[in-house]
Amino acid sequence: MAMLALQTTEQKRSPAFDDKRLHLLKATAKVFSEVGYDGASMRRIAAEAELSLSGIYHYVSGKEELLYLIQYHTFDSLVTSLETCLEGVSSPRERLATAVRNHIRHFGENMHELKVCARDLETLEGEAYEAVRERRHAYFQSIHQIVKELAPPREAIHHSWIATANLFGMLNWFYQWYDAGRSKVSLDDLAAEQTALFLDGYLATEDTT
Amino acid sequence: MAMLALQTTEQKRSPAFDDKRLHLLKATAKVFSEVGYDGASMRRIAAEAELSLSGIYHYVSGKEELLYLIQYHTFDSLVTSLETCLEGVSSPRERLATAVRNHIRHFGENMHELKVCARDLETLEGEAYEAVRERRHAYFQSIHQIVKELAPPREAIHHSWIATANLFGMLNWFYQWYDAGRSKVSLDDLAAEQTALFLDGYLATEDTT
DNA sequence: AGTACACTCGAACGAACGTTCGAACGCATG
DNA sequence: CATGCGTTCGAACGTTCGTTCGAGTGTACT
Repeated sequence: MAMLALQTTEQKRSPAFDDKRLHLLKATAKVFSEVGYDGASMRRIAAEAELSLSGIYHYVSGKEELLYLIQYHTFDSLVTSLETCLEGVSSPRERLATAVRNHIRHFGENMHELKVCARDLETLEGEAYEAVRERRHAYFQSIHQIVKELAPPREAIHHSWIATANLFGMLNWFYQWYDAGRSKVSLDDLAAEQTALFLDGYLATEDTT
Repeated sequence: MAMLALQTTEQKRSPAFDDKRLHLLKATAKVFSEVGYDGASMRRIAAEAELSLSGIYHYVSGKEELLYLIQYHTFDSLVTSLETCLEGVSSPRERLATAVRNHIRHFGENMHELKVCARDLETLEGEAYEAVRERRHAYFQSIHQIVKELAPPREAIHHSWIATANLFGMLNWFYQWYDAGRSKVSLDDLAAEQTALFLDGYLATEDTT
């Protein structure tokens, strides 16, 4: 409800302040991913961040801003790292493979943040929600553009938008089953499999790598 | 924490009692899907179900049982309807198409329950969690079996389990973007597209329907 | 009429919640 | 030493939470 100071309007702080705030956000993402935004108490976040309850409010304005900062930063760094990864890659297939690899790597290494973005995407309201939504849309459009630049598909799959949405389903759902510590398949191998599955399907018999 | 009376141990009740309880579960699923399990208050559920706050406790033992009943019933009816749909269908491709259609239809018509199952899958604990998990596993294994019975895939996609997990990602993620009222594509058309996408990929050029 | 039972509800309980406040602390700079 | 500021914290605030309790319905059977 309360207005949130967006990142662009924040005052500059000392590097030490930013470091501690980042540490707080990491701890918060862990708690949010474990019990959800509503299920998480500021007291548990404080314990995870090794701060006192009231100490949190020195770094953020409240619980809502914690969620906002995590979500905004996650989508924003996704967009940024995607642009970097795609530089110099021109083959449509390779561009998609690169994008998928970037996505999976990013989330494999920040699983907590992915969970927070997936579970509590609709929790924010007002201008904070819109700010996150803008970054999210920018990322979606980037991936969608890559899909559209692939060779035009057959008639039965005419909606590149739906195909992109399903691609995101594949990529985002893996937080429900992937266990970084226990899984035998590496993140890059998984990304390669998902790329091949999306492009050529499960029944493809010829090798296209 | 508290022990939940599982469905098999429930006493038999009058049909009128079951009807009202079902109405309560529907209302609860709507609220849970809108604001999540933790974000939902019993007072809001009562308002949605047109009951008093304390009236809820005449039909269920508490908030936890509401979540349990919704999740268990959802997965259980998925398993049951899948078995019915598959009767007499022998072609592997057609069996997959049937399963996808059943899944998408079921969730398109019960979007609230899907959201509750996706968002708050890890909320329950103890024997209630295990009971839901058993039904969920049974459903996963049914779909996995259908995938395995497809022609053996090329080497690069050797993990039928991962392919199945990605298929579930496509199928389940659509609650994040599909708007039943506004979307131009019907549920059955969507299911057909998802089946084709999974089997032959986005780049397939020949018609295989 | 009287009893039993299913059902509904208002009022209240203790607990936990997010947030606030003012007093401390450490440590620079005058 | 004294002043100011960034930082941390314990204690408390008011609110909302899930749940309980007992009294109040209406209805069916004796």
